[in-house]
Amino acid sequence: MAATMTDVARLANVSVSTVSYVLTGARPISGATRERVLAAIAELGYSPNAMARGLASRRSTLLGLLLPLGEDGVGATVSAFVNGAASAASAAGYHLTLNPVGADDAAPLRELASRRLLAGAALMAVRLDDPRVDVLRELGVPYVLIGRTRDTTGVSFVDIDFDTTMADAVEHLVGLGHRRVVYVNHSQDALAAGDGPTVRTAEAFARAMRVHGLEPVMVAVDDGAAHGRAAVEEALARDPGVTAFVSMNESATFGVLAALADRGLRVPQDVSVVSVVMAPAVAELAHPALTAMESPGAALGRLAVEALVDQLDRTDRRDADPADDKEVHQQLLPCTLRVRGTSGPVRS
Amino acid sequence: MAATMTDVARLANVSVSTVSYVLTGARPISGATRERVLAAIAELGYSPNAMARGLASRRSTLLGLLLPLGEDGVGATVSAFVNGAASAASAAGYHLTLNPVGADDAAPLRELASRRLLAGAALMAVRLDDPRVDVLRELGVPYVLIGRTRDTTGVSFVDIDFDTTMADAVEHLVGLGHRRVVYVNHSQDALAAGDGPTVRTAEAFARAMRVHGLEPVMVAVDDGAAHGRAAVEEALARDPGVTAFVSMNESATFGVLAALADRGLRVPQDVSVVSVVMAPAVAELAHPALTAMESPGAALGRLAVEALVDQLDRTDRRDADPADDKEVHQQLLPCTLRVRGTSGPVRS
DNA sequence: GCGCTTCGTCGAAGCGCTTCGACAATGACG
DNA sequence: CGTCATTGTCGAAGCGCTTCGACGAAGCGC
Repeated sequence: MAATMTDVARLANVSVSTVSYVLTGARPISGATRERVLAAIAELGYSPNAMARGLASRRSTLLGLLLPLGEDGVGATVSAFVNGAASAASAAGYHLTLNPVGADDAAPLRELASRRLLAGAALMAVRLDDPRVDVLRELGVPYVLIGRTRDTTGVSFVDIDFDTTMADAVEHLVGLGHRRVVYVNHSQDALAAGDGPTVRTAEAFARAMRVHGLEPVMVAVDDGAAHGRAAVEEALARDPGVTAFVSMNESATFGVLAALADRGLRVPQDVSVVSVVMAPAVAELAHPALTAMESPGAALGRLAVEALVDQLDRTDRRDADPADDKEVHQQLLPCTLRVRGTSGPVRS
Repeated sequence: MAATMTDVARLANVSVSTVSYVLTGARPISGATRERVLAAIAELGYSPNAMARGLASRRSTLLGLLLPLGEDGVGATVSAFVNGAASAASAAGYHLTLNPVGADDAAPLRELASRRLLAGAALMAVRLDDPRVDVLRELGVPYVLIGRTRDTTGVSFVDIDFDTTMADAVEHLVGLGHRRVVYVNHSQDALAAGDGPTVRTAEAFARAMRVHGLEPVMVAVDDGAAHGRAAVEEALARDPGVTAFVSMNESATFGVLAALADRGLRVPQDVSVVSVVMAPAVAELAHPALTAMESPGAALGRLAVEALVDQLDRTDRRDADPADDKEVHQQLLPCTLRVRGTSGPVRS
């Protein structure tokens, strides 16, 4: 049915290898021959078979995006990473596959990776100690992390600069006169499991507060608006005088806003709220719109995939220049403060 | 490096074809031999090469999810579809690839599809007249729509039942005494481009209103909270006496809420708002939480992929039973009404 | 004008698997 | 006890491509 390279070769009166060289550029081909081959390709509507090419060349155009997938979907913030990754992959001539592989069970990943379908992988929702990283290293599959493990020597990653982000958020509030700030983090479970953002923001928040000589108070709650409301209860119980909230929990943040409103606490007159690592579009949904440390969004996913593709290209011509084999790409992107309607001077 | 089938065969003292039969079950193999082969596989940590298998069998385990991807990511509602699809693919032994292919330019799709990398495709954001469908049909790539074209004869699809959804939403409001209801739809551009949900809800809303002898008023705005605010202005300009809003535009809905609050209109005492086709988690973010026609979420993506996989399986054994070749799967899922805090009796 | 490299092309050998036809060995049957 | 399926296994022929070695034809210097 579909034309093969043999058909093209016959029509152009050349051998199949010549057609291959025209397509891959692996060897020089004269202008006249090239023209003839390209004409034949156009006439037949030929397009190379990806499987055959992959088998023969031991190369693949598939990049795996490894991330745990619950039924609830991923928030808009995470979805931006995925989009960035998919677009970048597409632009580089690769295809992104979405692989629901969480850090809890690496067995499916071992299976997937050893089938040699993927040229490389990008990991999301990385934990401080992530078994998936070991599997990939062991199987020799190139990878890049979106996030990072505890020990980052020799591994490429792109992550959010949580230290700077949290410092800026706290700085903003302290500058407005706030001294009693509570951080609403992801769940205790995420903390215990060693989820990167959860642990790092917890530490970063504590550091940032201490820099200003303030006591860090953190509340860890599950995702979801309802749990955000609970966070307010708990925070007020622990410190009735709290004047500001910092929150990374996308859905819980909205619950925080709701709970404050229900208690008759006005935002930002009575209490300020700053959301960290949130997509602008989400921040706009709140009323008033959320002051937020805006996440780098699609750029994060894009940079990760670009780093991965770089690494693959480098591996291909490793022989040419064996030196740059284990070159790693490590990059931290800060979130940027965008003041909207939920932060203001502390009430006097 | 990695073990091949030849290695397994040698170790188990059988031919490679025997190993293949053990793996695929294409022919019966005696228990003893099977044991020996499986032992060898385990010992070598063998796992079949996906490319080689695909080339030889002319089959692939890749399913393409075709959807346009803007930089902003997809809302949580759409993300649920993607999740459902990815999980279902995984469960069926397939892999989902995320292909940014919009309805505007089908060329990249033609390229992608003719490389024979994909076993099948699922299309999202389907337009009434979608060129992607023609490309897939022409190239003989099995596909399923998440959404549907104008003419659905012979094509498999899974879509939301917009008629029922809209009828239920209007019914709910009319039951509360509302008679002046405005529908906030996606943009005029989406409408003009023939975006399925946009067009179908517009029609469904009009029908639903007329059933009750009411005049349908629709406002079309771009996505985004700011445009939701604009929608309120426009609605009030067209009918100052409006008492209820129906909205499908996820982000604009929040803008509607904000604009109403700013105007001193209380929800639901003064004005009711019903969101249609929205994920529960998103509805919970609003304050008060949104009364919504909740979208079927992950189920939609899951059913689509399952239908696609079914179709692929059927194609494989077409010879066995040539009858059921062009069997199509067409399914409409309704959204279900969940009353929360934004709808109430009309003010008297 | 001779050997020498360089350029452009070809043929053939795989890549690791599936699948088809063939063929012993086994059992069922009259 | 010969015949005919049936069952389990093997060998070989690809699937459609890449890649390597080879080789004729120029092109070069001397």
